[in-house]
Amino acid sequence: MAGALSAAPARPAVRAARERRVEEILEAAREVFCRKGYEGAAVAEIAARLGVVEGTVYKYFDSKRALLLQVLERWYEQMFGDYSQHLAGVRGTRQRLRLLVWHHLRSIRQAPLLCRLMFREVRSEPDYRGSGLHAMNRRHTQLLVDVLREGVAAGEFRADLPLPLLRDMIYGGIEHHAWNFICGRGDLDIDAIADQVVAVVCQGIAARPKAADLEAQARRLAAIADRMERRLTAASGKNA
Amino acid sequence: MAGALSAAPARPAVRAARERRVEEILEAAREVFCRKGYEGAAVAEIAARLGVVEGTVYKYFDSKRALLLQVLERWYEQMFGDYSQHLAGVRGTRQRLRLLVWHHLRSIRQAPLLCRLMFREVRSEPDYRGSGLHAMNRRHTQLLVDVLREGVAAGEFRADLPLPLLRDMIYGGIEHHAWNFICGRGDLDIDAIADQVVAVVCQGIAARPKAADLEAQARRLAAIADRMERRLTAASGKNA
Amino acid sequence: MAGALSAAPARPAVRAARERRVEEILEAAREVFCRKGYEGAAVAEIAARLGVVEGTVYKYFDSKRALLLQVLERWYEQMFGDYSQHLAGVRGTRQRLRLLVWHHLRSIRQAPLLCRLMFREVRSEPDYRGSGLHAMNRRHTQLLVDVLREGVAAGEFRADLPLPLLRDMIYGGIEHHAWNFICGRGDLDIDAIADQVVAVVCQGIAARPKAADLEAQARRLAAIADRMERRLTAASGKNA
Amino acid sequence: MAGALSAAPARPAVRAARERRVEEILEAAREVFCRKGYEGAAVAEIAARLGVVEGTVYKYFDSKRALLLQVLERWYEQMFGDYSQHLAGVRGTRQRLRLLVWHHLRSIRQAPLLCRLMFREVRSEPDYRGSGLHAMNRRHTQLLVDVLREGVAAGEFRADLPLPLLRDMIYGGIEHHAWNFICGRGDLDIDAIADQVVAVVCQGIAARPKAADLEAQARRLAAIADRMERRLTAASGKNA
DNA sequence: AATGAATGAGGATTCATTCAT
DNA sequence: AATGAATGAATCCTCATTCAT
Repeated sequence: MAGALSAAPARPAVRAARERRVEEILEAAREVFCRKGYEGAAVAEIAARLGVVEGTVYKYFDSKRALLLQVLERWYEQMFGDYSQHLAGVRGTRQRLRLLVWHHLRSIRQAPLLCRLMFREVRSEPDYRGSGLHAMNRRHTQLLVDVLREGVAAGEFRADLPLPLLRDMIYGGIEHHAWNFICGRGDLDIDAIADQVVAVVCQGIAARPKAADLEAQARRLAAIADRMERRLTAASGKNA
Repeated sequence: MAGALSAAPARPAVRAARERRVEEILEAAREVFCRKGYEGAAVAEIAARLGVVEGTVYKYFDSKRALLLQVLERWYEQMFGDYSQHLAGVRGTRQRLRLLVWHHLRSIRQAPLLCRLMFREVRSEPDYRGSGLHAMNRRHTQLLVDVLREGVAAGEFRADLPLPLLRDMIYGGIEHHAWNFICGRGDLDIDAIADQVVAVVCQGIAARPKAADLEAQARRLAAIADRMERRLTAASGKNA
Repeated sequence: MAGALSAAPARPAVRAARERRVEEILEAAREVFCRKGYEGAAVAEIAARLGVVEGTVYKYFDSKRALLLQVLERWYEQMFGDYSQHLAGVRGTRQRLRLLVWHHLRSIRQAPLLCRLMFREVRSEPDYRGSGLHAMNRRHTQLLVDVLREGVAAGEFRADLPLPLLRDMIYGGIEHHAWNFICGRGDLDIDAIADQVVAVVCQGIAARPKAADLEAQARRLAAIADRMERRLTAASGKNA
Repeated sequence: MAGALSAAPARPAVRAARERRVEEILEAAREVFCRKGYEGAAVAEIAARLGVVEGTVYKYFDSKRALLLQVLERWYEQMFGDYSQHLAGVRGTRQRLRLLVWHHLRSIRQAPLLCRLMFREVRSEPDYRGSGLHAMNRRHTQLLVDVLREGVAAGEFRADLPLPLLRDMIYGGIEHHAWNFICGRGDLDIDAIADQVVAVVCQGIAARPKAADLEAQARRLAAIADRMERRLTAASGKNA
């Protein structure tokens, strides 16, 4: 596995100590990477934050880049656990859709700097393709595609939807919309945005009578027809 | 303004020569930045491409970063001219919307590496906010917002649209969707994608009777009512 | 003696285990040093080859350099045993000379990388002088000097030979000649080279009548003289 | 050409200054490399010796290794000039042979540390093969082979000599013999060694009547024959 | 207008070695 | 007997930038 160096500690105490160190380093790396970006971060600074020397960091991680990828993988793993748990408990396609959108927004609000790292330093690099991070990302975004497919199967969504494009419009739209927040400006009202995203996606933007309106109108017409019919019947009765 | 150094050459010939040099440098910088990214590019390499020394580049540009921003501004200016021309000649809100989407896709297809520079190296840096590039970007994305507003004003779109979110879903969705292409993998069918984006945006994804169907139904009801009315009138006439 | 750390284990089983470990380490070190050179080899890599940690290696050897010297001493010891055995069974100065030359060539063919280590990393360092390795090397090269001296004593070689120079021309010549092979290129025909070396050394390069020719010529002259003498005697007899 | 970075200075003054700098760096590098060896030398130390920073060295040389190779090439070039000049003025194969041997010894005596560098750091590395240094070395050693061939052509040397082996025995023998001196111990009597080398090579080591002795012997026999002949003739005259 | 020399700071990575457990 | 964590020093190379000519 790319990332942490292999270790086969015999005793559990040793293993635990090692894992604790790994955590400490990842924690320090996360902070420094978030604050300075990948290029701007110095391994020495990460090490200094733990009170160790650079060499120590390299005992646990192959390279600075491996460290970055591990930091992001940890984060992704946590997010991912959350997602699956919550999603299982929600019924209704639209509600499930909203949950995914809301969760994504919450991830961004919780760790905007990690998002920035992900977008800037990782996703556009050639080594991203094929990395564990990429696999996790695909599993993650696939959840949305699955929910959309459920909606199609249930007859709630049109059958001819371009699912990958929809996925990209939702996640890409969220990221674009959150960009200022990610870059440290402003706030992020994740509930409102989640509602808006779902509304735009589900209803589109065309101004047309809503189904409810049309039904009301239809009911009115039917009532008129009824009245007419009754009048007609009454008239026929007089004649007879 | 950040960018080219101020110069007030006495003779116009001198001025022309200077501008030619600026163009040459920008051209070389564009190539090197695209190939290596910002951090990976060396000013020396850009200079060498012209057969000049590093110092010469600094006679025309304040810094490496200013050079990058200028490169992207040039590119944006060209794109922008195109946009305005084309947009003026298209009628119909939906057609205008599609034109903007299509143009954005075409920009990406024409210069994916510049797009990558823009996303990676510029948009997430603090100095982007407030730069000329940012202003141009806002003018550019504002076109889409304007078209959407026109649609609202014309009654074609709902009045309660969250316009900034829509803008982000469209541009963010396009970028997400084109990311593989931007990173050098695969192809980009800009016509098909433009159609799909516009369709998703305008109609949403909910499976429901289309407005046309509902209107046809309403017309049928009206016809029934007509017939009844006529029968009623006829019956009244007999009675009289 | 530089090299293995002193240890006085109480029980012989412990001692045996320790010696086994020492052998394992030397074996691993030999491989890594040969493949990477001294500077290029990492103690960690040597340790990893045994599945132990770096610290363990330092339990058995003072330093990386001591390890190198020990590796080469082991190799030398093996070679040396061979030499003495074979040499004892060969008669004739020239044959004994050829044996030493051939043996040296065979050592090179068997372990070119160890030779390279010896030449590159050890022989030119100040700590070589006075090391056990140096002593062994001197004993080894002394064999050749001894054989030459035997030849002188037996009247087969000239008495005024510069023995140390001859020794260096033979060993140095062999090493030079084998250098490409030592560096991994080509092959080494040790029988042919041994023949040529001995021939050059024994006969020199001057084109001159060989001793055999000269003796034949002398015999011819003597025969003539004989015949003349007989004729002279016969003539004298007649006169008497 | 590997080594010094390309430069196309317009003005000769600039060119001269650059070349002076190159010389200074090569000079400093030579000293440090000789004193510390290649691995032991730090580029920073070389730079400090000139009062410049490391970066400056890298403006003139691609890498530390390129610097080493250049140092040795300069040295080789100087030696090479000497060789050709001197050799042209010497007649007689044996004298020419001795000149080459003597020159090689003198090179070693003049710059033993550079020799050590050459042997230790360069000749055994894979990048030596095919380098300019290698080409120069081959031209150099070829001179010896040429002289030997001349001797063969003139009938002074045997026709069946293994020339490459001879070359290696001479140069390799010299190096071996000079090794202590190269490593800083003892002195080097280049005249005596040159004589001995040439003597060993030309005459070999076998104890046999020298050609002169044999000729003297032959002359004695001839004299005896003469006397006999005369006595024979006198006797014949008496008889008549 | 261009040169080209020089700077100076930085930064990732490697490794022999030590020591407490 | 072995571990494994930690050290700390060292080093090559890069580069944006400046400035005198």
